[in-house]
Amino acid sequence: MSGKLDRRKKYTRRVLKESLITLLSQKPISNITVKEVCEVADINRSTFYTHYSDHYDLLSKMEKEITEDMNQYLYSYSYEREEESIQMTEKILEYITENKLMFQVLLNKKAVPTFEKRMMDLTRGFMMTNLMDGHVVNKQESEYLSSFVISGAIHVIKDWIEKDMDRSPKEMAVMINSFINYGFSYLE
Amino acid sequence: MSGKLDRRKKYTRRVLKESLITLLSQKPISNITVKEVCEVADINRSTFYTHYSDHYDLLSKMEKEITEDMNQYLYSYSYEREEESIQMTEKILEYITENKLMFQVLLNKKAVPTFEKRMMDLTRGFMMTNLMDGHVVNKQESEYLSSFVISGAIHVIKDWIEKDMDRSPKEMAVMINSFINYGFSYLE
DNA sequence: GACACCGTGTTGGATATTCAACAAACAGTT
DNA sequence: AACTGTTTGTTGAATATCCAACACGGTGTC
Repeated sequence: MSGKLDRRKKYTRRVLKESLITLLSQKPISNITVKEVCEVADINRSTFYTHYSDHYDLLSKMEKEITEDMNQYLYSYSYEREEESIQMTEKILEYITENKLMFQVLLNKKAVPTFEKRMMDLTRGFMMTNLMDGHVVNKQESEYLSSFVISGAIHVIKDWIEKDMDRSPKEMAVMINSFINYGFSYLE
Repeated sequence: MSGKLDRRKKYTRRVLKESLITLLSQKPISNITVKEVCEVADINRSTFYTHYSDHYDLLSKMEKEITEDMNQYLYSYSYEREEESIQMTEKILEYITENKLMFQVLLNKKAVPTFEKRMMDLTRGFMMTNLMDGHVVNKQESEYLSSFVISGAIHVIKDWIEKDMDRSPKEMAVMINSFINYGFSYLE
């Protein structure tokens, strides 16, 4: 995938993303200009246009990349054993830690209304194909249950971010996993 | 001075400096390679050589720049009024705050033996031309006194850095200035 | 309406960086 | 001594970015 990028491209894209996130933490995207993004990033404006058509494009490409990364984590572990499923959750929480401000901003509904939904859909897809294939009783009911469980998990994560990540990813992973398992035990 | 630098030059020089400082905090310069500096900085090695001849050159240019900055601060204030001399000290301490790791590393004698001496000489020169012109009694004696005072001040700053800058630059500025004034009151 | 101001895309030429490759010097191993 | 692996400077051609300039559309002000 995505043939190796020149160091320069990697750098400019990285700082442009960081810049947009910083600005998004201060004001809505409609009040942000391309010029501003470039100034904060210290990147020439003409360079911006060789990568993105405008700042909305930049944002949507960021969202896409994140969902790709998340998918990566979700499907690189087997959800069979308790062991591995906790490791997976931990990996994801570490990823969030490394991109704290980004998730803080993107998970804020007012800022980027689409992002939380995206995360929900993503996770639900995974849940449906993995967790349920064993003990599916009622298809409809289990879809609602997964909504319930996932939105709960996401909000626990949001709280955790707001509390400045007071617990380690490992601790949180164990906790969240047991919440999720308990939630699905409803079906039995 | 120094015609405006292209963004790209500014960036590469900045990250190369940061990289060297990081490595110097881990090992002596003799164990550091140019290759390593470039890897940490994520800069192509051939680019390194267009700016510096080797990592020793990079280090000495860093030292030179710092002393230039310090001189800037020293001579942009009038040392007449107590008021301004405290402001000056504060500016310098803020500069140190912004470059914490750098000073931490460079003021460590084992790492860069020349740097502390440089700072001493620099400050002594300033002291001799400004502080003393009023009440000079004994030229020789006052030179020794300034050594005494300056080295004291520098070590207070080193302590402050090691204590993770527990007090504000403002507080420290007031304290250090009163130490210095008391020291020079010896001459009266 | 005329005006000044500001962000937008886009362009062309100048410049800096990248990348891959090379020969040479060096250190450690067998 | 031959062998292996690593760092060093240096090169040339490809590429990305910079910068300054432009015409354009929008917005607010007199």
